[in-house]
Amino acid sequence: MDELEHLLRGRGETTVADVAAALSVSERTVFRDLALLRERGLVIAADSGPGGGIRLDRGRSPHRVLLTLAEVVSLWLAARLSQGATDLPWSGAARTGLAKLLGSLARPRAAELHALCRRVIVGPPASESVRARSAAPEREFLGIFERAFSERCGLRFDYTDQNGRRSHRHIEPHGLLVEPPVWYVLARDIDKGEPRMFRMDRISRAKTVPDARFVADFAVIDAQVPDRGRWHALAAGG
Amino acid sequence: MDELEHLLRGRGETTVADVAAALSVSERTVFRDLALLRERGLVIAADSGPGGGIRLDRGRSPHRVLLTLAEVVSLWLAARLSQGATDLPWSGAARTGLAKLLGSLARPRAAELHALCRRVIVGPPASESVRARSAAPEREFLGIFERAFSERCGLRFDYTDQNGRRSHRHIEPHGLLVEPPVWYVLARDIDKGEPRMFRMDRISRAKTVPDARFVADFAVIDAQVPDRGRWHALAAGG
DNA sequence: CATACGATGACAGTTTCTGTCATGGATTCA
DNA sequence: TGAATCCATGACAGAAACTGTCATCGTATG
Repeated sequence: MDELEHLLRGRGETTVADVAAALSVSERTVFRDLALLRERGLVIAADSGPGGGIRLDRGRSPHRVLLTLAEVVSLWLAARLSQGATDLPWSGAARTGLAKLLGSLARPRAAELHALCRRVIVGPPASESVRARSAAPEREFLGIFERAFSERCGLRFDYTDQNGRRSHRHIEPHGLLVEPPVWYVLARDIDKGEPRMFRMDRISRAKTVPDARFVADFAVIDAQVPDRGRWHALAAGG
Repeated sequence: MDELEHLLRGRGETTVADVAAALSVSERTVFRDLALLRERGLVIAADSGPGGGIRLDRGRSPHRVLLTLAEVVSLWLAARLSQGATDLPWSGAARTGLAKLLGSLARPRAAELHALCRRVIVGPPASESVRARSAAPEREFLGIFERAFSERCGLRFDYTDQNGRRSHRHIEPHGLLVEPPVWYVLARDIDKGEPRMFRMDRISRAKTVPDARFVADFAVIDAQVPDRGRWHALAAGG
């Protein structure tokens, strides 16, 4: 039983089956020991269903927070941005605080969150001269892209390239490159079948519409997407 | 969905099957609505296994986050800074998320936190030319001030004013003015008995030391501290 | 009027958890 | 020593909470 406690302290989240195998006892015994540990006052959280498991809840806290996915992402982004800009007071706490926030999310959301965070790339802030002609997309317009990323669906829009030629595009969004104040959508152009970058201020606001026919499988995409260095080079090259 | 909430409030513990029968919908729908209610912030405890069920847990949350004061302040700052800089994806959620974070704190802590947040004033980012000669204090050095604010104790340090004259100062810290990349400590100079501003890059790193003899009572100070507008004017004037 | 979309239902399957019974070793007692 | 008892464990069976996926159907929507 004490071995169980030690094992739980060691690993974060596991299934009862795994623990039973590790201790080479039956699952029934593990459940019995879990009941004993709980009786002893330990807090062991349990999630039913596929992907579930048990984990030791270290220390109950006076601070209880329930955050939605979007809220955590938003805070994550903010912390990330500010970290790049300048060192802030208590900035050491930002890392640990965010880690706790991520850990606090309900299990099925956690994976989703990590995937979501991974597709937003925050670059260094641009120089003052560039910032003047701001190209940050409008809130409402941005909402369409937020939904596309959250729900993994495709997008259609009219695009004006750097030569002034307009075309209708059909993309599968892969990532967002934020290089204030310029925003880029990293995506696969479905018609041309190759990865492209689109400056968001060159996308026609009126005709942008989600296209659920193409659902991005981010797990697959991750294997194909060039690493951030290459995207960055692309961004720099224009 | 609202009927589900009402029903859960009505009865103590039920099974999903019962609820589904009562509302004459499928269990799948009940689970879907449960997920929605949870996302909305409701805390619904669930017990697997025979004799189990679901119940509305008033107040007790399965997702417990232990955030230290410093962690919350850090996140608060980050969100605040990024909000000023540029609009971010999911930025709408930042407000609600922060509200939840602040609201989640235990009562005695909450007041403390608000006081702490109020003493950090974040100005607009400086122009690129100024940013070059960065004056952001080093992490370790900053730690001394962090502690001073958290624990409300005084500080002693050597200061070099704009005319190059060095002097030993003894202050009661009131606030922090962050105008990237320049940092100021707003404080009361105990020897001179009047409010002063100190550029942090002009404070001698070596001789800065906390002085617990003077414990600041922020509640009293707040009544004396000039409003932010005046501090800003002071900062601009040099 | 066709089309898309949102809500629902019908599975199938995963995981936690309880109840029950059988087994087998250790302890205790006559 | 032998028998009775107790206890830990394991092997089921089954309940209940969950997730994922697909089909369906009514309703907006263009």
